[in-house]
Amino acid sequence: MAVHKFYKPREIEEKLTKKWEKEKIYSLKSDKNDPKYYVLEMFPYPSGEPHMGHARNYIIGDVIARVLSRKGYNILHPIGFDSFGLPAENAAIRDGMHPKESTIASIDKMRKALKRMGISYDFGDEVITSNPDYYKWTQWFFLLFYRMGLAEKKEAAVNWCNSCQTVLANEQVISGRCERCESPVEKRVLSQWFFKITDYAQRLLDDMKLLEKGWPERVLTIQRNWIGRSEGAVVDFKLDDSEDISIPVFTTRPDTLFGVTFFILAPEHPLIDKIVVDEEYKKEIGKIKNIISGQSDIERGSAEIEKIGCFTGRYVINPLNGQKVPIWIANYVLLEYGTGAIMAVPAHDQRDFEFASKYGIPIKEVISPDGKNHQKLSAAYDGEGIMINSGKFSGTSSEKGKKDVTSYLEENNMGKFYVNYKLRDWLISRQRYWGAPIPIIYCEKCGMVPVPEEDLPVLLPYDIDFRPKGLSPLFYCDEFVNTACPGCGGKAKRETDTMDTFVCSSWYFLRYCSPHNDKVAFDSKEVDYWMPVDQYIGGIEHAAMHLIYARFFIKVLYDKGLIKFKEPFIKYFPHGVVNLGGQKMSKSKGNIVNPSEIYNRYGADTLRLYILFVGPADSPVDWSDSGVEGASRFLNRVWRLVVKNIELAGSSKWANSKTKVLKDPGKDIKDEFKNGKLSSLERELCRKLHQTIKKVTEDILVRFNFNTAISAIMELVNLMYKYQEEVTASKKNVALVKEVTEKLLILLSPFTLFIAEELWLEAGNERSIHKVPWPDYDHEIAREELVTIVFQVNGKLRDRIDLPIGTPPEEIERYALSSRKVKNFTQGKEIVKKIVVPNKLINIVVKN
RNA sequence: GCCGGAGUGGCGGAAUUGGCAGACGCGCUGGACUCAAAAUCCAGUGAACCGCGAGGUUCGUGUCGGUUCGACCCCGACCUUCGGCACCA
Repeated sequence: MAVHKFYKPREIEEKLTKKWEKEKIYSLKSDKNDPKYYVLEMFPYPSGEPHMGHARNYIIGDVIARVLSRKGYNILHPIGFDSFGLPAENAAIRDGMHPKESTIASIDKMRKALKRMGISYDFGDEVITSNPDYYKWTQWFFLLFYRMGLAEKKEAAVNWCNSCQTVLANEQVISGRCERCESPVEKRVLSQWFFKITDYAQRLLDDMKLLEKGWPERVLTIQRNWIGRSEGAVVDFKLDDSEDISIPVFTTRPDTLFGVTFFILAPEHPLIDKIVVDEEYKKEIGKIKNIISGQSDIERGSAEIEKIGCFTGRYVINPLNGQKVPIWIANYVLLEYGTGAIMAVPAHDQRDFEFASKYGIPIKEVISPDGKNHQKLSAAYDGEGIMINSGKFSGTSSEKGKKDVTSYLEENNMGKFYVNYKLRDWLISRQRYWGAPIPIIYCEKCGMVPVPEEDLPVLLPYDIDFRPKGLSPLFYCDEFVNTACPGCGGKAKRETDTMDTFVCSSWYFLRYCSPHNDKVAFDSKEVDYWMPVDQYIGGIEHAAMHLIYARFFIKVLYDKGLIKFKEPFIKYFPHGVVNLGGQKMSKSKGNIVNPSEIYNRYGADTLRLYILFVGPADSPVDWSDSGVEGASRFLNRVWRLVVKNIELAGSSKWANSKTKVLKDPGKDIKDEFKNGKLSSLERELCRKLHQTIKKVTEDILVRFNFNTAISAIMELVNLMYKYQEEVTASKKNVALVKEVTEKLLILLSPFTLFIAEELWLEAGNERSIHKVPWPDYDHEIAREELVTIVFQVNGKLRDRIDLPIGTPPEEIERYALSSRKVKNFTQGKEIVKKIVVPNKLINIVVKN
């Protein structure tokens, strides 16, 4: 049987896809006695066809999973769908297709595409978050959190997206805009469900040391910034003319307490109404509040907005020196941060300085860089220095002063050391239909009652009017809302908000360990075996969303004793985005290349090869059509080379070849190499093969540099071509050709699945190439025997020579000094020094 | 403003521990094959200068300094750019 002369990717890929499906070759699970490895890519929202970013994500994971599997690991490499969420619901409003139907259709499309790209998933173990057998357990987790006191309903100023008609968590607000639709977010005071992630702020921070090795620094930095820890003190300021009211403030600079000349409440602060008595002031405050409430969060958050405010007519007492301090309100003080009130120190805080200058409030210097008083400050000094005008603390360094003042406050019950976090509690309720219902019932008699576990899941009703009205669509669904109280059996109503989809995605990786178990959310035995995830892969845009929530979830479960590990993802790799023309691919811009266009035209192998070769996996890449052509060209080149090599053996089957070696060509070639029986080009080829195995293995598993792994394979192919061109057929070492060709196919196989398999089978192998163990390399063969020694004079390259490895320094020196080119630069000059780095270079230092 | 990345040919990018800058690919140029073209194969390809030529010299990794026998790599200052946080007290 003759091998096909031409590479026909679509033909072989379609054929093999069917074959693999029949042989169930997609799963990489082996045996529980093997070491386990859990490779996980962030699961997608099923939007129909996967986009190029998805493809990049899954291809990277696939290569790692496949190589490790071939190295003897038992691999969990699952896929699922994060299928609750707004797009399906918005589509339903737009064109009437029920989210359930459109979701199923999208999942089908997506699954088909993933199979077409050859990703090695256990497709039978999919997790679909919008299925009741999944969201039942999402609700179960809610109840767990509720019982642990970590889920609470509270009134708070929350982010409202008017376009999505729902509230959003802080993490979903990106510079004042909705993460999903980019419309401006407003503040509304509403009663909402929160998970108390703030209880875990410090733990989320501390446990990052467990991630330092496996997570990129920039991701940890994003999380650190987001958690926003700052140390300082809470200081209580008593309200003047009042016995019992005192207002705490948070400050990072207790050492500046003597410099307080005014005091500010956030305009929304609830105390304002209580303490302002004078009608004059009430009117003025009303005016200011009006102006401020007219400013959007984006405006108010922007750097250069003018500071405005007014005096309230009331005073507080500075606890340190007993001075009366006027209370103002001002737009630059935020209710959400700290206590919603600040002590203003205009001499040492630029914002306070600007405000004080505008309204003629005194500025009192209490920290001096040189210990002296300065007449007029032109700006706030916020650096360290020496405390002045600070009573008994004067003369102390500001650094020590922070501690001393705090201790003094603590001793006198006026305040305490305090750590403040920017992190807010996680708002999880949403006023939308397509999510997991929150399992809570409101009884007229018993009040708030959790749904008993045995009644889960609280099913989403199917027939519903999706049009958003500011309340959940479920609110208008009587048969859903009206229920009986689980406690007293009396009339009761269900909670109608659904959960943020980030709740669903905070535990899906646990579900993958036992996806079909209907008794528990996850089987502990399986989770103990598989978790934590060894390698997590996905977009960095989730650094301060999904990746924080999932870490929080795991810590809660750890505290509850349900799991034995503190972090869900040991290693995390953020892949870069795929751009086109320097811009993010997006439907609205119309600059989209879909993976399907590429695999339909060039084949999945070309897509896979190109997307890995185009650049380092963690940096953004720009799509290039000529780059795709190049990848395709390379595969054609491989095809022709291998077909020729197979034919060389006199038959399309290696096994029938007339070579002198039949059983273990790898070993025989090694012997020939070591016994010096190969020609120099053959030695080079053999060495190149072993070097390539080494490089490809390390690049994939250690460095995550798929682009350089592929370029190494290209170099091997180039050398194989050289051998093919330069040596006449009768003189070729067929055993060597066979050995190098087969290893080449194995090295290619995790990248370009189909072509590797097709040629492998054509060469007469019975077993799939994807079940063949990953090759080892021989150190002795991989090692170069000659190295280029560089001759430098004063650090400049002047000559080079190839010498055997391990040539002693004196000999290198002799060669260097006898080099004509070196002599040109040393003649007539005094040689001061000679530095020899064995196997690398010699540097001769001369004086002019 | 604070924190964290990044900056290398015409382009995407290599250089793994301070030791040959530009691997590999794209593009381009030339050659082979062809009636011709495509495809393919081979060779060349950082810049400037010198030489008829073989060859040679100088410059060159954002900028300016420093450390070192030697710096894309380490240190200092700055510029540009991307990302995170941001009237955060």
